[in-house]
Amino acid sequence: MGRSPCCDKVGLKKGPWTPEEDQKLLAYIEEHGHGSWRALPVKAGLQRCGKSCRLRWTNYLRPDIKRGKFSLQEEQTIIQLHALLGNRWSAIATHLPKRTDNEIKNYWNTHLKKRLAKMGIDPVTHKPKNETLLSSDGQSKNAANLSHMAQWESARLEAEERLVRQSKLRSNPLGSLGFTSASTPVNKTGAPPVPPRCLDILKAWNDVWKPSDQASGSGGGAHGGALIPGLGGDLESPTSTLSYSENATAMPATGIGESSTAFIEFVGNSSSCEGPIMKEEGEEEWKGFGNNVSFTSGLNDMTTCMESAWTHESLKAGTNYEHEHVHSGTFVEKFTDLLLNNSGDRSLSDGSGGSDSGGDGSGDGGGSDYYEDNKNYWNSILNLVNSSPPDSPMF
DNA sequence: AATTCCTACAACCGCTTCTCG
DNA sequence: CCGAGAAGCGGTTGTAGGAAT
Repeated sequence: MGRSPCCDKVGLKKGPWTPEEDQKLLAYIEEHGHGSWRALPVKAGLQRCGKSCRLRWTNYLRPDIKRGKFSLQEEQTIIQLHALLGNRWSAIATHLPKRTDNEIKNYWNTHLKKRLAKMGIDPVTHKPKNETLLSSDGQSKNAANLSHMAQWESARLEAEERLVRQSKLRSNPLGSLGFTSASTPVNKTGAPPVPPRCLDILKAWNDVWKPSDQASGSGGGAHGGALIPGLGGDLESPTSTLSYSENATAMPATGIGESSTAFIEFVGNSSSCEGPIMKEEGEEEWKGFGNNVSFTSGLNDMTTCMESAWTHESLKAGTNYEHEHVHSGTFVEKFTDLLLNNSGDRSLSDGSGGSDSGGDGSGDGGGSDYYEDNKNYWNSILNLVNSSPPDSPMF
C-alpha cells in the first residue's frame, strides 16, 4: 500500500528488546495506559516504532500472559480449534486464556504441526496424509475446501442452535429450561435477547446454501437452510451474500457429507488403550496418541450429530450456559474432559470404526460405535463452540 | 574445544480491517 | 461516503541457545 512502514524511520531500533526497554514500556503503560501506540514510543522514551511496542506489549509484557509450556488441554484445544478454524490464530487464542495468538501460532508451527505430520496427519486438512494424497480419485481434491466447509457448517450450526435457544426463550421468557446465556441475554425487562454477533456471518453462510437446501427440504438434515427441529419451520438460518459458489455447486443438495469423508481423523489401530489417552505432554504421548486414538468424522456424521445435539447436548450445554460464559476458562476444562472421556472411550470402542488408517472405508463402515463416536466428538466440538464467549471472533 | 546444525520463539513485515473526522 | 490513520492479523524471518559432530 501507499504507506511506508512505521519502522522505516531512521534511528528507530529493531530486533530483540532489552530489559531496559521492557521496563520503560511497562512503566509507561502501567502509569498512562498505552493510548495511541504511535505516540507511545516518544512519550515513553523508546527508540522503537509504535507497532513494535504494541507487539512487545501484547505478546510478552502484558501481565495477564501465561508463559511456559502448553498443557495437554491447551494442545488439544489448539488442535481441535485449528481443525475448525484453520489458521485463525486470534480466534483460537480467545479460547486459550492468557495465551497470545503469536504464541499459539509459534507453538503450532514448531510443535503441533510436526507432531501431526509425524502421525501421518496432514496438519492443514487434519486428514490422514495417505488420504490427502489420493488426488486421482478426486476425493481429496477438495480436502481443504471440505475442511473449510466443515468449519462454516459448524459455525452455522452453532448459530442455529443459538437461534433455537433464543426462540425457546422468546416463547418461554421465564426460561423453562432454566438457563440464560451471555449471547442470548434475558434482561430484567423481559425484552428479547440481543442477537449474537455471529449471526451476520452465519447469515452469509446460509444464504449460499439456502436454495439447494430448500429444495431438499427438511430431509437435508441440519445443514444449510434446514428447518430447526421443534421450531415449526419459522426459524430458518439467516441468509447471506457470501460467494461460495464453487463449493456450493460442488456439493450436492443432499449434503456435504455425501461427497466427503472424514476431515478430522486421528487414526490408529490399538484396542488396548485404557483410561486417558495421554498422560502428559510430550512426544511419547503423542506417539501413543497416534496409535491409540481414532477421531473419525464425516460431515454427514457431523450433521447428524449436530441434529442429535439439538435434542441432547444443546440442552445440556444450555443448562450451564450462563455459568460457562461467566467463567470463560471453564470451557477448556469442560472440553478437555469431553475430549479425554470421548477419546478414551473411542480408543476402547473404536477397534472397528477407526482401525484403518485409510479412514474412508473403515470410517464409513464403523457401525454404531463409530457413529456414536462421531456424535460424541462433534458434540464436544459443539459444546466447545457453545461455551465460547459471545463476543468471540470465532464466528 | 570448535564448528555446524537444529529448534524454538521473539519480532518484523505487509496486508486487511476498523475507526473516526 | 470517503480517505487517512490506527490497530489487528497471519506469514515469515532472524537469532539465541542447545545438541550433535
